[in-house]
Amino acid sequence: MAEKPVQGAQVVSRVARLLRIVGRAPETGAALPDIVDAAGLTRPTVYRLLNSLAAEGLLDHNTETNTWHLGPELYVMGAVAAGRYAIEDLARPSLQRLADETGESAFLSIRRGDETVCLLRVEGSFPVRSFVLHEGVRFPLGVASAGLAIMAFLPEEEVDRLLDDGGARVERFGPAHSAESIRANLEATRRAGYTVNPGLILEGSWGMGAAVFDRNGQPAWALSLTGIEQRFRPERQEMLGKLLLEEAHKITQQLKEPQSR
Amino acid sequence: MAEKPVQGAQVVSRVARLLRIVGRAPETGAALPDIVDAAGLTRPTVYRLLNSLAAEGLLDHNTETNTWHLGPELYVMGAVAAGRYAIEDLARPSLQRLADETGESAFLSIRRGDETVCLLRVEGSFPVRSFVLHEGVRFPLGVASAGLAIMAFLPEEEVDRLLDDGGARVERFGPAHSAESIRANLEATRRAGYTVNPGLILEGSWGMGAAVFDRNGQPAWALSLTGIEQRFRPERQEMLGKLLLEEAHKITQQLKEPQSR
DNA sequence: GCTGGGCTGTCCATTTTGTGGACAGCTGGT
DNA sequence: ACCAGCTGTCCACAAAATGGACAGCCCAGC
Repeated sequence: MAEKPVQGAQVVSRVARLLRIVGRAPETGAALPDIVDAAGLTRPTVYRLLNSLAAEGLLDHNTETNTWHLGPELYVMGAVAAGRYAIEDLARPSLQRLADETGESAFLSIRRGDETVCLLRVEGSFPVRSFVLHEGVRFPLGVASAGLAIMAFLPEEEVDRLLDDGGARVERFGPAHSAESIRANLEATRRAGYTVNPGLILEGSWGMGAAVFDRNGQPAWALSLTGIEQRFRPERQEMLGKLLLEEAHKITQQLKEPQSR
Repeated sequence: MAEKPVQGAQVVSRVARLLRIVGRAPETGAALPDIVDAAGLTRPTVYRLLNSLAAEGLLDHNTETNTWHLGPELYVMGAVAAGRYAIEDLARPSLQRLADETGESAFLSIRRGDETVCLLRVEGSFPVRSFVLHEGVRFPLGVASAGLAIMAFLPEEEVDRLLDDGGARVERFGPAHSAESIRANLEATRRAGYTVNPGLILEGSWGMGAAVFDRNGQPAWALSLTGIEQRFRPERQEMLGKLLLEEAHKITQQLKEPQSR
């Protein structure tokens, strides 16, 4: 996502970057200084672009709090695009069941290039919850259980490419995300079918994930559960993993059926 | 949507325009020459922008057919934005019921600035169907039953502003869309509660619509039905109108309930 | 089998367009 | 009263987008 793609594209890639940044904070909205930092652009430029995007309805500017949100036009386009990418309807009942039966929070993430994006969340009943993951949050593949679950079923050369990011991942997420650690986790994932993330991103905040496959057999989505360490003891992991695999499989199967568009 | 908004925004507005154009053809995709026409830009410029957008995942380029589609990134962002604009989940059962009970095709449209955009469609069982309206299609307010239904509940001065578009509407959609004709239709809509579009856009292709109101009492969406003239005889209109109003009211009520975000 | 229309993809000189350093002015904390 | 950090805006400058032009492809029609 970093390399310069086409010529004459500078603004487009900047705009896309801004949209992604704003999209990461659907609840609170994103503040200008934060966006400036995250985008690595100068403030006037970001300011101008954000305003232009808002004028087109692609963003929303809350003038009270001075926060920026994804706008109605994106919602509309997303709804139209959903015809081609519909999975949420299939996944929602599964998430609900996962949350109901486990008490943990359940998530659907989708693979987008070299990242995963969280699309849907169903909160569990257990009163201690982690807020590392929520709608719009992006992680590189290999970080967080969803991305690990997906990565485990990618071809070896792609895994190599993804792991070799010149240290950016380790720097951002810590030494537990070294290539070796991740490879070990992928291996364990392939054996069990599901991933366990033992607090790699935030100590005490555990997660488990299972991949969902598209019609071509590619791992394109993942279901995951998050919660505190005490709820992911080995005895319970087996039960949680079984549930995740069940639901993931259910969705994978359903995706094979309807021959629409 | 035409006036230049902010300075330094040219590309942003062009990009937004392109996305909207591509979004109008979710089924077939849009071909480059058509996009060039619709956008009023030169081909190299459109070409470059489309490619840049595709590189960012905002568009999809089908290289077989050389068509352009809304891309996965838009889908993802739309899903995230949906948290703030959720209505589809509420509307889908209503559309289903409308389609089931009437046999016509049922639609949900949303107001977006001075236009309506069709978000959802449920096909009816009746074997003759009109394809004027489908997901992604945009009409100016005042054209098509959804836009009329919404417009009927806007303040007078806004109606004035919308109708006074310097003849563009009449030129594009025909003399049946003169300010006077529309005003008469709005009047009738306010009396009945629902709109009847007696083949104004395409002869023989009728429609009926009813507005759905947001929490502030603004008409922000519309349910509509389309079909052939013979299925919209006066006797049946009453029944169809009643159904539309019922479902529209049901959604309006539901929107008032959940105090989320 | 040739011709022409319409298409995709690309180049590069031109200049329009976006850029960002700098500044004004506001707010809230101390 | 001061400072830190914020929003909003200006404008000289140069980089980046623009679009006219061209090469080459494919298919329909004759």
